[in-house]
Amino acid sequence: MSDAEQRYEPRKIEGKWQRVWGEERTWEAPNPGDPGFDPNKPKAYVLEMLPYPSGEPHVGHLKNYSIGDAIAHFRRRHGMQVVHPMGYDAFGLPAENNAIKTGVHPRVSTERSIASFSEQFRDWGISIDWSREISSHTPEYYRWTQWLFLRLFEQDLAYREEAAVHWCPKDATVLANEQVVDGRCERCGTLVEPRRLEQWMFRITAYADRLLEDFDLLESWPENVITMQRNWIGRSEGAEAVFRCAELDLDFTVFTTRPDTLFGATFFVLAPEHPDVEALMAGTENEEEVREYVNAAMRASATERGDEAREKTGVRIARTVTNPANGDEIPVFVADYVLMDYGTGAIMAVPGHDERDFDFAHKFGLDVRRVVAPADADPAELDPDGEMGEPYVDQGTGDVLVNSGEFDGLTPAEAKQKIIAWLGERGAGKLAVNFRLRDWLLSRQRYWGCPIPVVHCGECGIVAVPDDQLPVELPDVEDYKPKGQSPLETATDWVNTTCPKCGGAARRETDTMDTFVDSSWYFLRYLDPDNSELPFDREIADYWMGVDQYIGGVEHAILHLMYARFFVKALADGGYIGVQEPFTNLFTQGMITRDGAKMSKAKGNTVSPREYVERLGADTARTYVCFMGPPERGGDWLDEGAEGVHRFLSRLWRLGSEVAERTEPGGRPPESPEGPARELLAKAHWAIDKATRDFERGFQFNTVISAVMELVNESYRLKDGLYDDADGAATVRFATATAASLIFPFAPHLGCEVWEQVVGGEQRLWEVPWPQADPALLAHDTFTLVVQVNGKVRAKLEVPSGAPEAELLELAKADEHVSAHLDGVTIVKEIVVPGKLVNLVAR
RNA sequence: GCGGACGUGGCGGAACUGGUAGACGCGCCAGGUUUAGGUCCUGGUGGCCGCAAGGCUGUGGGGGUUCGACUCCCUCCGUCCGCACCA
Repeated sequence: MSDAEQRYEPRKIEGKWQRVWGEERTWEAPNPGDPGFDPNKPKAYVLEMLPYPSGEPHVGHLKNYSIGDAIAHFRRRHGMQVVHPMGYDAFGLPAENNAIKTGVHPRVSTERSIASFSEQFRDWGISIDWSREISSHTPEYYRWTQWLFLRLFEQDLAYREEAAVHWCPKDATVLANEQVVDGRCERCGTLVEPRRLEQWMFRITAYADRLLEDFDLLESWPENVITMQRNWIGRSEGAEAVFRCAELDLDFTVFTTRPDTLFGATFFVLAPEHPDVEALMAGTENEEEVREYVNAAMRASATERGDEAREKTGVRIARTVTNPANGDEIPVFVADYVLMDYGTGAIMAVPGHDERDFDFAHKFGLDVRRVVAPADADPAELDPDGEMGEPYVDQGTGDVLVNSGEFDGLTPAEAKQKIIAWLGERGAGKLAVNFRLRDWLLSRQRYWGCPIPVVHCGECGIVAVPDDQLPVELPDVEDYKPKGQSPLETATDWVNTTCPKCGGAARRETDTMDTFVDSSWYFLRYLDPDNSELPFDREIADYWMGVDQYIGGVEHAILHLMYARFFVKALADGGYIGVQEPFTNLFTQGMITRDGAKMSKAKGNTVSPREYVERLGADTARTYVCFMGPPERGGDWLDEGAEGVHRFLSRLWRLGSEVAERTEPGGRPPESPEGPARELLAKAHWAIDKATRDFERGFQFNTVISAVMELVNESYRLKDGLYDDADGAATVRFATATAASLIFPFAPHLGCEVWEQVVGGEQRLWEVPWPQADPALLAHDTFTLVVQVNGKVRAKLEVPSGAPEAELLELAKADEHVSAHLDGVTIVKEIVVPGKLVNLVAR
């Protein structure tokens, strides 16, 4: 046989099977009611986060879709009806910025990328139901994004409001809170600026509690993702209390989690952005000083202001407000350590029991009053010079209130309830819950996005575009450059329209939607992608939802994953869908690095999947990214590692072709082989068991693959002694077919090829049920007994599996290496773990 | 500062409920096949001592529980991630 015929040629094999899958539409899943739909099969919705099509897919995509595909295959071969779709999150800034630079329409560059992604997904052999392919930039898709926007608008979940917003000067658009990281634009890293603008918002805050409670409805989400969302939503319980400025007849409500310390509030602080600062300072002697401070604070970056280590700054306003608890008139300050976008933008300051207030009081020489004393505190030692040396922030169970009038002696927990009730009776406060979460700002002053389907009418105000006029198509423009307002402003023919309500002249909304809106419902459109009456049919969606396994990067822990959860809840409330949560199980993959660093074009350390697929094959590339380590962890790409996997797949391929040549096809493994045949058969069943368990135990693909490697190694070691008799030959054949079967989720082409070679073509591997380990073959006649003396291993003995404890002890003591260590000592204890070990404790 | 994850050979990583530490792969060493290189096949490979048999030692440091600890507890150190003046 010539060399050429003996070589594993992935390109040939992969092309062959990809053609079969394409022609037979193997991976298309029927909807309920479609021909071929089997109501008896359990369903599985396996989904990877849809890609943003830019350039070519990178290794992160390769890993994401390799993981998802392995899961899809595994479930199919467990008899499930699997839907595994793909689409593109096609709107977005990079394509638009590219258009500004090159003049190429974003649609053109985006669709070029989509073609490249689509081609490579096919090259990788990912088992995608292409009949469900969608892209968010097509009118067929965004028509329904608009339709859903209008449903939210009707439910008062979408609204327009003037608010302090984050503006990214580089991207020339406003951003959602979630898109601002450390005061910078999450996309481009530019410092964001505060602006007051009227913008479109989604009322996600209305769902704050449910977004927290419904974590209970999820089956398996990474704990850190839940924690991140929980912190982001930031629910805290406390009270609102009203501090009145009698002089100006102004009431200030503050939020506090410590109503028990109300009597300790010795001053009052407003954020520089607080709208009432102007009224408070007007006419006071240091009006100018306050104004300057406020202006300086507004100019300071969020990072500067956010620096906790920085010394507190602030300025006094010559006014007082009344502490509702004790009637004290307390001074008022403006200070930038109070944030406008949390609570009410004003606080009661309790320096005795809050570190920040303490620091501020210390600097400005303000009263510090103790109102909580630690349990069993000696009053003499508590504040020896009558002053608190540091704030007491604990709330121990035995702590008691002091200096708090009728509430003295209560614990903080009791005092909270009583003081809230007391405030309530006087109309000066109430129980309150505060969230850190803000509403989702969805409008963007950019071109390449889904148009917001409303018009502005001089007579009727904001008017929704009627459903039958959707989609509001995105018009072509000459110039994409943002100028502080959407480039769509220049499309005058499009902007000028008539009001659907009164027929008068009206202007279209020129802002477009945040692309996270597009991706908040795409998983529903996959289920019914050709529906021209509705975004999706509820019955079909209810059949497939929720997503049984969602796979993607942890970078979407808050943004996409929280927005999609909100959308689904809003849709459920509108009666459009029957689930409360979109993603029942979530798996977040770790990032692949190279030379220990994140891959980037600037560093020149990128890995091109295309290049590896061409050189080593898709099966190698896919198997390697799953073999690098546990998929939820990151890993460093090593060329030698990829080559090692290629070597393994080659070995399996060569084993397949040798077995096909030297043994007779068909035939089951022998019932009860002896010697090496028995050994190999047992190894095959061990591999089935190990691979299946590790697959199910949190997708431990690295050890699944290593089990198959062991099976292949064992086959190589034993094969030459087995070909000569029928039982032996059948065993080698079975072992090889098993290896092919088990590697299939990762290397589907090779798996199919080897299977066809050694089993035959009647049943293709993807139609074959996942193998089951025979318990009889997992059990062994003998086991390795580990013998320890004082916990140190002194011997390993092959002993019969059923041997009683007494016999194990006898065998252990009889061993010369063991007895050598028992000379001159007495055994004080004998520990026997059946099937495992004997430990002799001697003195 | 708060919250979370983690720390095992030269490297990536295994080790189910406490019971043989280092599976599998990379790298390295040796042998075989080959005209040679590569490929491929076989064997070896934590460290120290020893020709060997074997012994000692070893999972970030220290301490503890236990017959027995990578695994459990305490403490310290380090790395990574998230949040960070949230009242």
